[in-house]
Amino acid sequence: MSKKLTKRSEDYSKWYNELVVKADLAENSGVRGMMVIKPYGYAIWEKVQAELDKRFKETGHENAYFPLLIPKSYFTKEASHVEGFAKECAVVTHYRLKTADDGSIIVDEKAKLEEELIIRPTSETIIWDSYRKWIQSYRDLPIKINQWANVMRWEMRTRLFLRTAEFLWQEGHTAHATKEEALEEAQLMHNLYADFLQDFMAIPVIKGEKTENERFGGALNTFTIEALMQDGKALQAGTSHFLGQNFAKAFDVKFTTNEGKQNYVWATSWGVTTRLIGALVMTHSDDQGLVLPPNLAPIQVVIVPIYRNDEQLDAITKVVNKMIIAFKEKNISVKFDNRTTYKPGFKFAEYELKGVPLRIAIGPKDLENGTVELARRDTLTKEFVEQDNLLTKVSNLLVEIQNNLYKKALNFRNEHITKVNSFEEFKRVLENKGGFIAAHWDGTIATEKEIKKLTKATIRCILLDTENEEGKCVLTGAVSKSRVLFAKAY
RNA sequence: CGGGGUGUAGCGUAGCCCGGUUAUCGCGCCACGUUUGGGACGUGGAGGCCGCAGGUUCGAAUCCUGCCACCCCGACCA
Repeated sequence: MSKKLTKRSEDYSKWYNELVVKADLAENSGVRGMMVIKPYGYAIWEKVQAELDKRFKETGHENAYFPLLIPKSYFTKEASHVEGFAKECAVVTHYRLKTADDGSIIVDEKAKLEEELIIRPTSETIIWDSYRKWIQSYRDLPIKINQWANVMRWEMRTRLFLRTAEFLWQEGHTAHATKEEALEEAQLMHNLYADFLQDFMAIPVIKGEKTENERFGGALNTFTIEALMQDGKALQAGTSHFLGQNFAKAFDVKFTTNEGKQNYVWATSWGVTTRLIGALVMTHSDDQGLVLPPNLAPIQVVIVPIYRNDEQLDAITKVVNKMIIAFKEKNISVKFDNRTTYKPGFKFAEYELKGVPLRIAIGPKDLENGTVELARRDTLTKEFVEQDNLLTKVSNLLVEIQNNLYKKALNFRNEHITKVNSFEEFKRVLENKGGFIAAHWDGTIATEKEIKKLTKATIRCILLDTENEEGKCVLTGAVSKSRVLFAKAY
């Protein structure tokens, strides 16, 4: 298979798809928009999982697991929640197959379920059904549970990682005695996500609140983190919802306060998905392929030997084995690619495609000089380094690359936030430059929808730390107290 | 779910309009040899229910019908 990629500037969409497939992250399964995540891609997801899980536990959360199938009736209990998901649910109607007369396998019509089961598009309903049984007293609160799971949403158009019919995620569901505590939790997780993306994945995000129109079904408030991709489109990378008492009321989850009164509990839910891998790819990668921040790279350093014969390889291997021990002591993940079946040039290109942050090449000349050639994936630069200094150099570079990738992405993002004051300007910037557009909005759903219809741009978020600035709505000219961020989004 | 398009070897494709020998080419794959500091070269070889099912015909990759999958544009969405 040719490993050459379509250029990013030529066809962004094609570049992205080829990159995901050729870097060995994932592929289309050929089954209704469902994705196969390959070992290399899954290893990155595992890094994401491990670090998030650690941070969840540090903030007092526990993991649990709830069923994949949810009785249909559970969905009808919270009206706006149903509305949000009804159109994209997979439904289980039968529980048995049989062999037909012609030998083919068919659904046994006799095995029709009395009540259909929904494959979870999200687990609020089934979890709240459990919470009703678990919560009686204020002493049972708070409950702060997270679930790692797969969910299914029957999307009409799918894209690898960004929108697949089945995806992996974590969903946190918490129950609290007071409104203040629940709001605090929603904001805590919002910040946790933002910090995680920025300091672990090197993806800068904008923190904000969703407008009523873009809110999660059943939520009173949705906090979002928005990232900017290299083609100027925004990507919602994580959300944290303040659910108020909606689900408690729908599922009748009450508790007795220390004053003996019956109250409904206050709730939050929050989640991030395998979409983060898509965000990672589209934030950092280039025409040579994937660029992985060292924190997420399954292989942080690859060592490629260069040799003409077995004696040379043996001599190189001796030196390399010592390096590997030293790297492993420092918890640096390293791979020695001593395959004899591929040439060095091929290997160089392959590890660039796969985004390995650092590459060491070592050959006969290096053995003579006591050096290695060290190449950085992020800058595509090479230098010769003394073997004696290698470990320090590599340790430092891994940190530097992590920081450099974040800075680069942050600069790009900041250069793509544009203030506009008229609708003409709005359209022009959206068309020619893309990115986030900070504009005044009159606060109505009608205007929001009209702008979307005219430009395809949506309000990504209302900034949390926005300065008050009087202005006029770009579309209607009505009074506006502050700007909001618009963008075309994935 | 509406509009448009595509499906030929692991991948990318020619052939289809206008039916007719053994289905084209490149990459990849296998063997051997020469190579090895940026995707090597030569020689030889293997690999196809031409997406699936049905129909028209003496004869179908090619024409017709249905289904499935994928891509693009809308609507929906993490």
